[in-house]
Amino acid sequence: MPRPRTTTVRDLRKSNRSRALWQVFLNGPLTRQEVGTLVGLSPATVSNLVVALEAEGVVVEVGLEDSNGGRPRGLLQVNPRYGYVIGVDVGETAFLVELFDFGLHMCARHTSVTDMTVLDPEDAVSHIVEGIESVIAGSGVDARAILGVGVAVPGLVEHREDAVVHGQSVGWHAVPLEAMLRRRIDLPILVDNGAKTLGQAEKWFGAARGTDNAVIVLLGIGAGTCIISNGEVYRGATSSAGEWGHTTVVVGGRTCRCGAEGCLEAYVGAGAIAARYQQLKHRHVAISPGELERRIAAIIDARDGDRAAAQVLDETVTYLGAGIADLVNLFNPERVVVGGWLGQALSDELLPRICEAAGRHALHLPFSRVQIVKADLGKDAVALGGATLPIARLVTAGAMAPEQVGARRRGQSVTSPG
Amino acid sequence: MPRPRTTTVRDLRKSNRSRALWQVFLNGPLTRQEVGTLVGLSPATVSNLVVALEAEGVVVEVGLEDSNGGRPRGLLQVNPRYGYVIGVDVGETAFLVELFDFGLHMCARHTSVTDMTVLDPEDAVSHIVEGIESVIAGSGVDARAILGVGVAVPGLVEHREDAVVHGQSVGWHAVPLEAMLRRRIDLPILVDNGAKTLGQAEKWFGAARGTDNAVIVLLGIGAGTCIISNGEVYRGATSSAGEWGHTTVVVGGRTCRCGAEGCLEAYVGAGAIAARYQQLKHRHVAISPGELERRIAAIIDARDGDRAAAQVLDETVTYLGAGIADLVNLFNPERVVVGGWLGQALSDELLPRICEAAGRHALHLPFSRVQIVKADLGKDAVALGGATLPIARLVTAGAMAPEQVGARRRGQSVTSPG
DNA sequence: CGACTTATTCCAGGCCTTAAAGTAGGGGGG
DNA sequence: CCCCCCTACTTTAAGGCCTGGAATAAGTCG
Repeated sequence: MPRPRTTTVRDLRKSNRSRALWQVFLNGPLTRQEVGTLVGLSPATVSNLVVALEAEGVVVEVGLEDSNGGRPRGLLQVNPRYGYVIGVDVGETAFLVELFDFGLHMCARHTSVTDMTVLDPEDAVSHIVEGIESVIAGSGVDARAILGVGVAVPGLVEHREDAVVHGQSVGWHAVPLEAMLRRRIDLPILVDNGAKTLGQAEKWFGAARGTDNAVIVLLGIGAGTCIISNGEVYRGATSSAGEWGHTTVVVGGRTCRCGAEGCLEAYVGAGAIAARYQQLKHRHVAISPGELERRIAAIIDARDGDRAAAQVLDETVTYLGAGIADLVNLFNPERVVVGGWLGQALSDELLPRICEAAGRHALHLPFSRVQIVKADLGKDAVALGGATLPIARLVTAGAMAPEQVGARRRGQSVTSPG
Repeated sequence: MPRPRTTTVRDLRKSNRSRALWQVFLNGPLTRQEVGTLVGLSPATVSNLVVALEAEGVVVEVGLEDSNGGRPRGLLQVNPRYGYVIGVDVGETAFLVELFDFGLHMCARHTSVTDMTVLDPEDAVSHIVEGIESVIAGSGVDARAILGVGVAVPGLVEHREDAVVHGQSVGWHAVPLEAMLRRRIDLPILVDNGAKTLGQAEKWFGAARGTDNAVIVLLGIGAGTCIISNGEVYRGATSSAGEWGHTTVVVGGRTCRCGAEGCLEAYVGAGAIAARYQQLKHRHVAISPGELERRIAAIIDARDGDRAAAQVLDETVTYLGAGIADLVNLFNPERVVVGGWLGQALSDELLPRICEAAGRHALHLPFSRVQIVKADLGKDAVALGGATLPIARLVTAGAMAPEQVGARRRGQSVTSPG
């Protein structure tokens, strides 16, 4: 994943170390030989690097491969107890905070529901801080062993000095979330858009694994995407690439909550689907964001007997197909992953029809090369993705030990299942 | 531009050499110090690399910077006589073949018009070969000094073993153009989509210069784009990324020549504009592709007095704005460059209105960060872009001399304007 | 012409990866 | 139970690369 800026011979080592660590991290127990093949290094160098990584407690040898006559190969894995990370999902209806070990197994979680229409940034910060303190306490992890916090938010995130959030749907305008959190938490903080963290989670552990060019769609109240290009999350100039929900699918069409006309979100967002259903039923009851999930499920369930439900879903499938086709034409991905609670609910029942609709709108060649699949990871994927942020930074840096940090980790024993 | 796969200490040198050469190539005369700063190398190393590059005739010192007391800095430039490249533009109405020196100054050109609706691949190959032979003869360049040929085609290009072209608009299905050309020409051949070559030309020398994230739009009979992401052309999984023309802007809208409904091309392509104008005028005369340019120019000229012309252009502006807004939302570029003969003609007169329409459809934040500008380079940009293909390959490889090649170039003298 | 200033080159030093040679750690046969 | 075989891992010597500082080159200015 890194883009090495190697100029000196020491950067070379850093780069090789980082690449080796990426392989071990992402591709699970691996022999030294496999690492060598994957990274393009001689056995001697791999050995050399591994010695250092083991000494620092970043990597551990877990068991041996079966041998057929010779010395068995040792299996290397990331040391789950090297440190811990926290992932935060600031959703439109709830806060989810989870604590993971370095192998990204969850150790503790904390949820707080806020069926919000507009949320005060200070309140949000309090929720987050409370959640973080709760998971640290709940897991019993030494706070000094926490490597960082990754916060996923709905809305655009600009990465300048500190991350600034523009979250139209929650009424945030240029909220300096990172700075606000930094004032209250003494941990490295990283903030990113929720679709991007979801995408990174699906890329590392889910349905987008192994692809170098993928688009992960996050469909819920809004519609965002994470574009994986050449194996990395594509951000664009100011980190707001992938704003699919406000792509125009009908020039002069329905007015979207963003103010523009004909946005995809105004046709396939959860609010739009529910509203359209009510319209067909001539009903007009206010629906809070928290209720939407149940309502949509009811519509999907009712589709065989309820003409309005069937029609709404037909329309949804068509617009969603067109939207996905646009992604296929523009990005030419190997795979499109449909995620988010709405995305997963729709694909459970309607994926073949969505694919067909996409095929009607996409060019034959790129469409013939793409797989459209449902997301693998569940609802927690956004928080898991948040947790990947500090990890990605660390692994890219090769988990270099800044002495004093190394000291605190040395000597931690590790159970080896072999 | 390269993505270094450095593992050994020799790869390091290759990588540094390539990066230094890229800087000298793209950023014109540069002092050794500037190269050092740009690439992140010490003066000693730059000097060392430059000695090698000069000895091989890749780089030359052209003049000195003014000094104010000390030894003047030498100015380094790529040696234009290091070799020559040929760019071919297979357009929908003509073939254009141009020969350039290593500094990409044009030395000779050859045009052949073919107002084609469907073109036989073998005929196309003959046109190309004829053009290549003509420019070589016309320029008097030794054929052995030609480094390669880059061919730009309308349509999707898959890069497998050899490039295969899927050019719907010219009736090509999986035409193995690269292999066909290789059989008749003994030169390195590279084939790519015309929008991508145009984009690379604009990125190197035109309106997209200096940006790391840009979208270059090629608007003519069809509508393609070149997406520059992190400074490089983005290709996607099978190299067909950027197919903007068949993005859906009106679900259930006009039928496009690709068979789908509501494609952008069916609203803003030259054929669509002309047809719509005729429809408003209740005229129905067949228009050949070659006539389109004149017709469109007439419509643009007539817009003040002719209500139908005004209406057609209004519609075009709106749809084009929506299409550009989609690009802005999805790619978050620093700059959108509008090129192609139609794109340039429209932006000459209507760019402010196009921007405004894009602003109505795009999200505020990414729109506030983007510049929408007209292309800088003229009609030959596609062929120029073709010529950049072999150069890009060479420069990325650091122009390493495979002995026998080096031998033939050594000793060529070079005029130094200093 | 000489002093001064700044660019470029030379050189010793410190790292890095590799190939080759040695060492470690199991299996299997007598 | 010991010894040989096989394969994985480590050690070591060699060859390369970049850097900082010293030395040299090439102008300007008085």
